[in-house]
Parts: sequence; structure tokens; C-alpha cells
Amino acid sequence: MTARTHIRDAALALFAERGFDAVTVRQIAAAAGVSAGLVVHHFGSKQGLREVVDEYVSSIVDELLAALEADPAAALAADGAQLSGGLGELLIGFLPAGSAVPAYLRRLLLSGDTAGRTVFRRWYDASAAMLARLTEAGFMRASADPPVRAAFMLINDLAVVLLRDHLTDVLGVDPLGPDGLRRWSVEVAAAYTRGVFTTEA
Amino acid sequence: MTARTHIRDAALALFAERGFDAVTVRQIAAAAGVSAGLVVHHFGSKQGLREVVDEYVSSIVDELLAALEADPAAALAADGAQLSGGLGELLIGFLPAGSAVPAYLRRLLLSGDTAGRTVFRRWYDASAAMLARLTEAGFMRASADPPVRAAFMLINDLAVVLLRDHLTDVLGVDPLGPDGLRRWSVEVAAAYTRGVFTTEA
DNA sequence: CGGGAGGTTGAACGTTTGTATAGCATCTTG
DNA sequence: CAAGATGCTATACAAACGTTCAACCTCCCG
Repeated sequence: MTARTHIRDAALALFAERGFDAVTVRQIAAAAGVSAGLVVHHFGSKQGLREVVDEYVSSIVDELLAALEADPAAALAADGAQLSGGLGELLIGFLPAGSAVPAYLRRLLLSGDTAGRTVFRRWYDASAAMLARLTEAGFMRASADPPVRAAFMLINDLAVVLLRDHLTDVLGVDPLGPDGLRRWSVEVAAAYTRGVFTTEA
Repeated sequence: MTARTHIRDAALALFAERGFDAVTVRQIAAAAGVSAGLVVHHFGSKQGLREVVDEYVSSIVDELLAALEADPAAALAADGAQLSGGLGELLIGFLPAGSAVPAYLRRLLLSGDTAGRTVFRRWYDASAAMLARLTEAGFMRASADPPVRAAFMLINDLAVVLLRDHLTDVLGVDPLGPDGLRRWSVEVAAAYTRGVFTTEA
């Protein structure tokens, strides 16, 4: 592992935890075990470092989505219940345990930056394509408004990642941990299969 | 409107737009039309101002939830489709158009602060109570895991507020605007009533 | 009318920030 | 082995930050 990589990873972790503005170049350097000057030497500026980290995280998401496109059988083979665990589950399983990427992604999606918008759009496109495949294969009912349905199901999955800490707080169990995931998937599968509202009204 | 209120509102708008760290005391003062010293005079410090704004936004959410509890008939009278528009719709309708509160709430919920946790928990409790009432009244199917269902439906609603800009980007219409809300509500009501997955699998 | 309390300002202070620069060490290459 | 590139550090600096402070203005109350 090169020092440049160390710096990038330290910055990723610190940005994810505290946010870009709250982290100083000196803190990043200390976490990476190098001098502050080296950070600037390698990345030009703090902003330059941010852009590299943004691209790095984006590329990880791209890998995940590409793997999903390359092997949709793995997804299609699974039944609806497991599928409804969704992209959040997929992301967590795809990354090493304790990775800072989900937390960084959370900030990226809410920063209003171009990088966040690009990631969301790619994710949405993959989501829409996947729903189209599932519908064609007969796993899903056809929707009257496929784009909205794709968006709805995508953000429902993302919400688990975005609000994971709050969910853990009120439920008493991490919805993306081993135990919580089981409970979560069962309930979501039920809701997505039978619905939650009655039809009388 | 006192100068203190002006400062608080200016800070609310700026914090919501750019984040706490990215906003300077001088910028807040300029936006409020006062001097930087007066900001500190009224709130003790920048952090003190933040806490006042946090409490102010929390109190607004409290008002909304209290109104919901006080007059559940208004909610219960509505049919399932309208209800599924959910808390996000309710929040937008409750606030003046163009209010910075939703954007501030977004940052509050993702900051990891105590204020955000408190707001989320209150919202969750209100959500769980509402679902219990709806179930008892026969508008909803009973769930095998009510806490998870309440959390699921709550974060689905919150996700629309949190990711509103991205949704507007990919859908081409604001899901909380007049037009988008209609499309969104219809699809969500359909998903929540009939489900999206088929039962064969 | 007098005087104190609170609202408000502008300048100043000390700190911290991101970054530039000069130099040292290490390695590669001809 | 010479020499230049590269990785890396330590110091320095200007700018911007949050905060302090002394002074001024404007009321209100006696």
C-alpha cells in the first residue's frame, strides 16, 4: 500500500465520519501517518483530494452495479423476499465489514455535488433496468408508472443505508446486521408482496 | 420581527443550504442585515446559535406531529391512497412554500447529533401509533412485525424528503410538487395496496 | 430631565486553516 | 558513480475564522 493510498483511505474514513469541512488536512495527514505537506503534494489541494475520493467511491458503486448487470442470474435466481432486501443489503455484502463507504455515500448523496447526482442517476438506471427484467420474467406485477416505481423502490432501499443509525436506535437492532436484516427482509417482502393497505376503505 | 429572529431565520436558511461548517458567522450576520458581533451577543457562540436553530426546527416538527395526534380524524378520514402520500407530503403542506425547514431537517437527520436522533424517534413513535390506529380501524392489514413495518413506512416517506433533489433530477418532476405528488401518490398507493411482487416465484 | 439597561457596531485579537517553499532522503537510470 | 527525479518533512505565511471588547445609540423608568 502506497502512502497516496493511505492518505486517500484516511480521508475517506474521516470525511465519512465528520464531513468534508470538519476535517483538516493535518488530521488526514496524522491519520495516514504522513506530513500535511505530502497530502497537498499528492492531491494538489484539499479539494483535489475530495474529488479523488469522490471518484473512488463512485467507482466502487460502479463495480457493484456492473457486477449486478453482468450476473443478473444471481439476482433473478433469488426469490422475491431476498430480492426485497435490496440494494442496501447488496452494498453491505459487497463491501468489507466496517467499510466507511456507506457513510461516505450518505454524505455524497446529500451534498448536492455533481458526484452525488451522477451516482444516484446510475443507481436509478440500474434499478429501473432491473425492475424491467423482473417484470418481464414475471416476478413483478407491471406498474402503471414504471419510472416512479423504480424510484420508489430505489429510495426505499437507500433510506435504510441513509438512516441506518436511527433505525438501529429505535428498533434496537441494526437493520443491516445479521439479525436485523432477517427481520427487515421478511417485513419488506411481505409489504411488497401482499401490500399493507386493505382494499375496502 | 426582532433582530434575533432575523438572525435565527437567516442561519436556518444558510445552514440548510450549505451546512453548518460551510457557513461563517459573518455570512449569517450579512444575510440578517446585522453585524457579526450581534450574532454572538444574542446566541453566545456559533454553536449556541446552532442549538437554538435545532430546537426551533424540532419544535416545528413537534407542532406537526401534535396536530396529527390531536386530529387523527383528518388522517383517518382520508383514504389509503392519500395517506400513502405520507408524512413527507404532510410536512410540505404544513410548511410555507419554499421553507428551508425540510432541507435543514435533512441535515439534522444525517448529522448524528442528538437533536436529529430525538426528532427521528418522535417521528417514529408517531408513525407507529398511527399505524396501530389504522390497523385497528381496518385500513391496514396486521403486520407480523409492527415495529419494523412502522420503521419501513416512515423511512420510505422520509426518503422522498431526503432525496427530493435527486428524484426531481431523474424523474423530471418534483415528487413533492403539485404534479409529481400526484404521480408519486398513485404509484405508492398501488404498491402499498396490491404489492409489487407476484406470489408465484 | 437623568440614568441605567439592553441593542448594536466596528475594530481588534489569537488561533487555525489551506497552501507554498525550501531542503533532506531515497531510489532509479545512464 | 553521478545525477536527476521522486517521496517526504519542516517551516513559514497570508487569509479567514470565531470571539472579545470598548464604545455608542436608543429607549424606558423614576
